[in-house]
Amino acid sequence: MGEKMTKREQILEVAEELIAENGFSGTSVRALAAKAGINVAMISYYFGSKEKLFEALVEYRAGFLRGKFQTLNKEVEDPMERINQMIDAYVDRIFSHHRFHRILHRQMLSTKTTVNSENIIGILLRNSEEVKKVLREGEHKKIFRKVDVEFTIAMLIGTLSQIAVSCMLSSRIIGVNPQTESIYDESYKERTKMFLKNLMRNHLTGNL
Amino acid sequence: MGEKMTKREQILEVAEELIAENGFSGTSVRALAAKAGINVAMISYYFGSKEKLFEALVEYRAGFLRGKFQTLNKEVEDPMERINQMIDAYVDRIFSHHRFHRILHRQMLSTKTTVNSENIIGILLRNSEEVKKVLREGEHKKIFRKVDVEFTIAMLIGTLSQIAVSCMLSSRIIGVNPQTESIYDESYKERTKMFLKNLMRNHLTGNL
DNA sequence: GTTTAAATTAAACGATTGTTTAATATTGTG
DNA sequence: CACAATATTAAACAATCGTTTAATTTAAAC
Repeated sequence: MGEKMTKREQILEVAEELIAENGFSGTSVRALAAKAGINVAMISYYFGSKEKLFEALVEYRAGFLRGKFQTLNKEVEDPMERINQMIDAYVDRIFSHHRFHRILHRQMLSTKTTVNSENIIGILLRNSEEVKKVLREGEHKKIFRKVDVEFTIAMLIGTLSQIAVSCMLSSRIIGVNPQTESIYDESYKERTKMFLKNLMRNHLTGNL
Repeated sequence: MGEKMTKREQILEVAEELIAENGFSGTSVRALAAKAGINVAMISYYFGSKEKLFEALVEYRAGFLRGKFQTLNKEVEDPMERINQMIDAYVDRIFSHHRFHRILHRQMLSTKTTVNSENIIGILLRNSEEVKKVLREGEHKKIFRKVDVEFTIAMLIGTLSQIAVSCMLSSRIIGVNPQTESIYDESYKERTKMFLKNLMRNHLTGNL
């Protein structure tokens, strides 16, 4: 798997892993270089600086969902069905790139505004705009009842973050034994999708 | 306000502020000492080390909600009313100590197990056990429908975290101008309470 | 094979990290 | 005041931080 990666991409993959685990300031370029099997100087050589490596990582993984959401907004007629498919896409993406999303959500817990945080927020804001569209459309068509649109989106993001990203707590709440099973098993993914779909249907329509 | 604080507590308050903003490894003991107006050596003098200062901070703020939740579980008969009062208490606490909760949630995004993370998870797990009780009781009494209890708790924690802790994104989603108003205004607190109560009522009973 | 460019290396840079030391200042007690 | 305990200080500690340098190896082009 991943045979044809450039050295640059290999560094980014290792950076994602380490930063997801220890945070940005908790990850030293030496630890990164050691794990990637390269010389420390290569990081400055390829990216310029540690900061710019981080920016490159965000670029590397960014813009994943927006295209999918836009397509769904154009091609799927029924708002409820559209919501369901957005949930599927969102959950799939987070489960397959949970390390990167851990980095995103950790960054969002910072109050400092950096080049990176502006990029990251921009990405997530554009996604949330697509969700807003379907919520507003469903309400206008009297299919959804009147809900707090902004908080509904925050609820979606927050719930998924809690279940799939902040796994340290949720695995304990759910009762997963990290030795034998993982939060990122297919069964938990499906359970997450079902939970979110039921939740949203009750929240938006009240129909069981 | 807070006139009668010991020097130790003053240091903890400053530590909370800085760690909430820059993270644990992003906060140097020198920056901390400078902001607290003390000598760097005082941190080792009072706490032993930077790590132990962090542990002391967790101790300092811990165990806030559990007592309240236990009282509610004993004294409030109606499960739905109990959920509502738990939401009130939970939202109040997070809004009044959002810096500390930012630290908690950031810590939970780590995959590394430290002395601290075990403490923190223990605190949150005990709280979630109290919520589990009322959910199970309501279901048993046929007042609530059958729901995914663990994911429901994750949803509560995650939503509140997203709205009130991860304010960098949510203020942008909600459209708050940080110059003129704050996420932590009373109006947003009430809006959060109302949203969560409506959400939970629809989720648990389906009654509007 | 020679020349030129790109990739990689070990070593050193100064700055900053958390912590300790030893001297000094402050406070409380008799 | 004198004495002891506590609090506070500036300075130094070794370790690690991100980054740069200058030399060397590898790869590509002709």
